[in-house]
Amino acid sequence: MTNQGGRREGAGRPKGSNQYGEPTRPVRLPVSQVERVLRFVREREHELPLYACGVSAGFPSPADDYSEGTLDLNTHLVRQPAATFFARARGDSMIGAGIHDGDLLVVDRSLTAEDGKVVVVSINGELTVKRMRREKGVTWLVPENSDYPPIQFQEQDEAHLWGVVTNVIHSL
Amino acid sequence: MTNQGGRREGAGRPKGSNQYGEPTRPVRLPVSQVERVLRFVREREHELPLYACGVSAGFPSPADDYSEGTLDLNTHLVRQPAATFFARARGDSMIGAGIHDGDLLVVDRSLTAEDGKVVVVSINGELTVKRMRREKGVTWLVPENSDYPPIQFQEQDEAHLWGVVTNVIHSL
DNA sequence: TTCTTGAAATATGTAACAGAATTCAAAAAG
DNA sequence: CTTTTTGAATTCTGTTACATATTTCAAGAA
Repeated sequence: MTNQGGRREGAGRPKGSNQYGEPTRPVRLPVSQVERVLRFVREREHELPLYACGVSAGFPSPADDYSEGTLDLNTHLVRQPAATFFARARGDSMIGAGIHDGDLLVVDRSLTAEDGKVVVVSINGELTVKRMRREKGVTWLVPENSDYPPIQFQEQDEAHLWGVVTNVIHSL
Repeated sequence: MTNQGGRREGAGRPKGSNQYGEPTRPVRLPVSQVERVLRFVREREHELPLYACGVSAGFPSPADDYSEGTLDLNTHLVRQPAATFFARARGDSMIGAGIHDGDLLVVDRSLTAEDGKVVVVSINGELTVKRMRREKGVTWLVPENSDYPPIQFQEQDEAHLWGVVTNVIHSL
């Protein structure tokens, strides 16, 4: 009866047919994080669909394919985690650059502050946001609001460059 | 000589003194993700410091305490992962709401589109962004740019509400 | 031809283990 | 008496090992 045994090519569950399509190994994690990590790795909960506006691409549906693929905010906005921080903007001195009161700024300290970049500087212990202009060897911090005057910038004890603003996050 | 044996209260490594301060357990993960996940749970690489601009709070330093704590972009911007998607804005019809050409929009489908909310709608297979106005039982989609006219909105085959814009992400 | 069944092979969650790390107190040294 | 060294106790930690589940192929039954 039992003539079904013996070594047979291709029998059994295929190698590499696990849910990840690659080898796995056990890693010890804190119990409170296990569920979150598994969602992170298995369902890629943080990668959300990205659509394009103003482009006629059939009738898009979140359940269907994503016209522009998926996006992870942290990966997309934070290129250098160790050198990145956030700053909460105050006032309307940079309204011309699209920075409103209360906006969240993504600041990268590893970028070089070239002419024309929007930078975060500390002056007298306060963080402030301005556009940097280099002109004839002089560095200016220029607000994008005609109500405010440009100020000259010299790296010293009371004035220090913190980083370059890469993104502005505005809540509606 | 060896009179140091036997059960002794308090001897040995203290219970709960592991790096997480809570019990751990082994979890099987794909090898390519192990390193990333360990950085995620151990160093909380995704939680970055948040500072306040325009507030004199001493001399802030990324190495010191963070005046405003830390922030995780995904957690902060995406409240309902299953109901959230991103949309790439095109054109300048919503410039008045701070939405520029190329901006990334965070859209929540679980929010109700009340009067005054900025919404994403599909019209003739195209996704578009407008401010919703309800007036005497009529729903209008109003651009925030006087060069464009408001259009009347009726939920039907060719016009469908996709969600409410919660955040605008602008690159500099 | 189609359905059922048995064995094979891998996936998967977790117990278990070996070595490292840490703590207390006895014993030794100064 | 004070300080340093040493040994055992206890837990942490990364990984191995294993029991069970799952999936596949093909023989046998219908």
